[in-house]
Amino acid sequence: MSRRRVTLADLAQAAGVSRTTASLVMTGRGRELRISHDVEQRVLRAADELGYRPNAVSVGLRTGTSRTIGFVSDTVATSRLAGDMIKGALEAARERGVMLFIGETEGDPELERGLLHAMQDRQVDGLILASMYTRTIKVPKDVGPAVLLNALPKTASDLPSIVPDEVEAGRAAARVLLDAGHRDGIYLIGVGPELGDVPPRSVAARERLVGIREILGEAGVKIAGGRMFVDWLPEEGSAATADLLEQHRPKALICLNDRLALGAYHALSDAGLDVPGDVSVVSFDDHPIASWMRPKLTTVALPHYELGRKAVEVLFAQMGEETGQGEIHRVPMPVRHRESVAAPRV
Amino acid sequence: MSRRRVTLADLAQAAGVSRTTASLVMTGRGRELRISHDVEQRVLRAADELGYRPNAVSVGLRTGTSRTIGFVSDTVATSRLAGDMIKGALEAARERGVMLFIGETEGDPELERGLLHAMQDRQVDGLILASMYTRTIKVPKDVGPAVLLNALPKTASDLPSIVPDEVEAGRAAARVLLDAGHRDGIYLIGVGPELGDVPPRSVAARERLVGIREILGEAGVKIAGGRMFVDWLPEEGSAATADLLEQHRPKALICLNDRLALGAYHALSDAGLDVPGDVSVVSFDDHPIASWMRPKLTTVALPHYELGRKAVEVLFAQMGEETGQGEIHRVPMPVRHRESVAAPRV
DNA sequence: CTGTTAGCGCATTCAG
DNA sequence: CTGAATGCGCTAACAG
Repeated sequence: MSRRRVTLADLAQAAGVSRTTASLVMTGRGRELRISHDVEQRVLRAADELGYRPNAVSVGLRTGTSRTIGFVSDTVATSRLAGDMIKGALEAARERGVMLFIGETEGDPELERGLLHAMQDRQVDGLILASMYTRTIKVPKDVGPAVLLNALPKTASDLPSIVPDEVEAGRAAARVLLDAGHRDGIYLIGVGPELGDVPPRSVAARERLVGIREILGEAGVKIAGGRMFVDWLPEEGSAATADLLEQHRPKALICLNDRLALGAYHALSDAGLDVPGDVSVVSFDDHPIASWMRPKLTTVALPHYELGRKAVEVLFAQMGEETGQGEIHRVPMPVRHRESVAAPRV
Repeated sequence: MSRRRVTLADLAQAAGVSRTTASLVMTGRGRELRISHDVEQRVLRAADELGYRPNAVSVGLRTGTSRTIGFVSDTVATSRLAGDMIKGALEAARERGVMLFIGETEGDPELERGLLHAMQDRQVDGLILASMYTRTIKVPKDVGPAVLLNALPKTASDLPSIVPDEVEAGRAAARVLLDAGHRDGIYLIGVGPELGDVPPRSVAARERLVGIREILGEAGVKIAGGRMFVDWLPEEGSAATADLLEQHRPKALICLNDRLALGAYHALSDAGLDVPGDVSVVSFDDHPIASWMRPKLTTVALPHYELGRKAVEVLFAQMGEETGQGEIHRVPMPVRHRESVAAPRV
């Protein structure tokens, strides 16, 4: 039933002017070219009545721009992580009148190539190359304007990166414990106490540990121990904690993420230990479960939404300039103070 | 550095043929028009060497099609729900060589209009109108080909709907309890025992209850009671269960979703009751936490991924036909048998 | 079997 | 201040 789209020609005819004039008015350049106010109003009114909207495809062909950017990630669905990043990107894009293409590569380079091509063929103005968890990636060549989201370039690249500020997060977590009065009996769940004891390829693990060690070290506090696990799943948190409990009496646990913390809660509970009465727990990520756990988990939040926003902001800023600097933008990770940390028992 | 895109004209010139010939070969219609095998090979080789790829924007302008569909939902990020729907839609789209625009309305009709326009202006071939949780929505008029995902039309519409099969899910949950031998002491958490006691506007609540009552009724089993809550949050699950426990000794709980079940676990634990020894628990959604809880929660899964897939399948099927029938496609909700259900104590 | 011609809808010199 | 003409890259009649 919907009648054919109204074109610029229709509009011009309805307003009794040439297509050029109509175009000038609609693109807002009527003013500077001193088109008569009378004519301008006539065109505007006709446009309103006919419901004229420029055909974006045509404009795209003509101008080479599409007011569209592509968001390609290795995985979108697992955990709500990507959801919030996309949401942030989406809102920032909307503020700029830009649409978002979305795609996922599943880590398959072949798929990635196809996806990038499909987007480039559609003349996207820019690309966001996102990763599910922070890591280094091989950046494809000949992508036009682009930013790396939650990822660092494996080899030198002039593409900017947007990543969570993990080492500052590590510092923050350590400070939470220090501020509560903890000085000993602090154990790590997910990584070993030494810098070498981290899951391979996880920049989050490495950087968080750096931050933790820095602050604790400065305060003259020694990390009592740690248990390294690779996948950071709840079961691993349980296992790590249970294992720890066989030999030690920890007063505080720094879990490298919330899933580990969930597991730790279980093991602690099984051992008849109270959180935070007997053992304080601080963690990372602020996964939704963090506020569902009992007691509610104090954790340093991954700023997914902000990361997404920042990505499009940087992308647009960069498109203005001639050449990117390969800057790394670190987005702060706020600590969510909840109920799992208390002063150590005396 | 990346040199200008190679156009059809470039390709034609390189191959020493006219643009038409090049076009015919590239669109694969060289065969039927009996273009000489020799010329065909020449064009193909040149295309390969030059890395020619048709400009999708131009094709779009010419053909009116864009091999792109739009996915607009009221909210994308909250919970990973939408993430999996998008993932399903994405993969089904990719199989068809189609890209996905994404947008969210946040429930704002103004925003929704703008979004739909932006997509239509880009000549999307079809639209998926998605809702975060199953509900009835007012369908905008003059959307072209479209399907409703996780939503039902408020007023009659010829748009097809894709929804989870909630009443069958209700039946399945009831059967899980029946099969385990439960015949009494079955309570509902999230809705009251009567059909009227459901949160307004939640089709999931209403339909799940219908299914539960049907199966239990057929078996001659009476629902012992229930507690209605609107938001189905963990705290509400705790409150409902604690409240219940003051007067009754339930043997089984049907929680209307996993968050409620999480809360119920807490209240049960506080009361010193064992799951599933003292009380069996069955739930809905299969939220990620369901398999992290202890004991692991038996629950009827929301098939997000399948919903997303189905949406694009139906959309494409529908685009073939002349007119939609407003059919409702119900996607099965599989039950995940885990550890929270056992035979009742004798 | 292949090349010529004509738009798709729009923005943009260039003349009036 | 406004209109006629041109081309973005491609497909599709229509001749040769």
